[in-house]
Amino acid sequence: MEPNLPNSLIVILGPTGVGKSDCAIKIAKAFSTEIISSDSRQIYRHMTIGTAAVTEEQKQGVPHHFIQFLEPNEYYSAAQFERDALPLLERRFTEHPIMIMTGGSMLYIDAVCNGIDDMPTITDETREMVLNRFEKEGLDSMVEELKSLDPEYAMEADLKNSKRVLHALEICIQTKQKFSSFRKNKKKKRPFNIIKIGINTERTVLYDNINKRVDKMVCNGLIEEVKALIEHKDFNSLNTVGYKELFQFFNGEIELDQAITDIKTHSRNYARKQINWFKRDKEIKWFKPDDLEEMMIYINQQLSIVG
RNA sequence: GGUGCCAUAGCUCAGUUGGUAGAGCAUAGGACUGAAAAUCCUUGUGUCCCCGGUUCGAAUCCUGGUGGCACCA
Repeated sequence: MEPNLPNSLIVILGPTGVGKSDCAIKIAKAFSTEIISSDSRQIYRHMTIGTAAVTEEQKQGVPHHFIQFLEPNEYYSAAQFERDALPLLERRFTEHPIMIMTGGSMLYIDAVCNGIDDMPTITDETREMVLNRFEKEGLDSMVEELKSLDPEYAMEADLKNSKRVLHALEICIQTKQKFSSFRKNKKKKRPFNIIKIGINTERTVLYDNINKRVDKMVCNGLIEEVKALIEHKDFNSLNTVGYKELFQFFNGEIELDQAITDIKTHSRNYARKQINWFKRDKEIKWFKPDDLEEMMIYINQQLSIVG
């Protein structure tokens, strides 16, 4: 091996239910290395079944990072993931020049590969204040305020999306600076090489897998898992497919059958959204879930290019 | 067997006093920089169950039929 071989991060991405985890584990074993999860819901404890978190048996001894390390009531974000994942990668690279990252959270992957602009963290006070005003005064009033505080951002923002408007407003109010002044819109350079492997299959097959996986989750005790989390149902962590529908059932809003059907539908919606998002990224090389050999050939090829 | 109600988009249903239809969800696409499994946007020609009648004109009124639901026998 060259002494100056650059470190490499192999990113294994794709829609939910396509078989990313198994691929990642096989590839990790082939390189005797470790896996970083880029999944915004598997970071939480007590959400094992519904998020299809990897089991100890599946892991086959491969160390996994960022899985089930927070309680459902703890705040987390893609930016936080960037701040946590990069130092961890640097530390692990000293032992493993090749690391694997896998998970379907598009923005989390983006945060590690391209970075998120540096911005102050919103305090609980600001967040609460803005949210209260939003609930009392409505979105239009918030939009008007954003237009006066940061006209540049208001020009390009999706003003019907309350999450965007509110966050920009939070930044403006808390920092007394324009939200747009923090937006650099620049990819950050990473001190390691990135190889993106996309995994996908025919949509009918994928959808069928997803439907079956939901049935399996129910057999494995999903309903009990969700019931135990009911006190946390208003936290963002549980605004999640597989949980929100069953909360509706426990709340008497829908029948159990309907909840399960909805979980399948919403999981398919999520998969479609992921596919459409990843489609834009031309750096991704796509494979079928079973094409492990071809993946390895491609990876080794990429590694030798940078080496 | 009798009476009543219903029959409209893949699904659930709106359609006011008759002027050839529309919402939600689904589907498909798009957006996305500190909540991202989130959030937002776009996307609906369907023998308005069938036959006939009234009318300039019927999803809408009338006769009959078919299917479903409810109640009474």
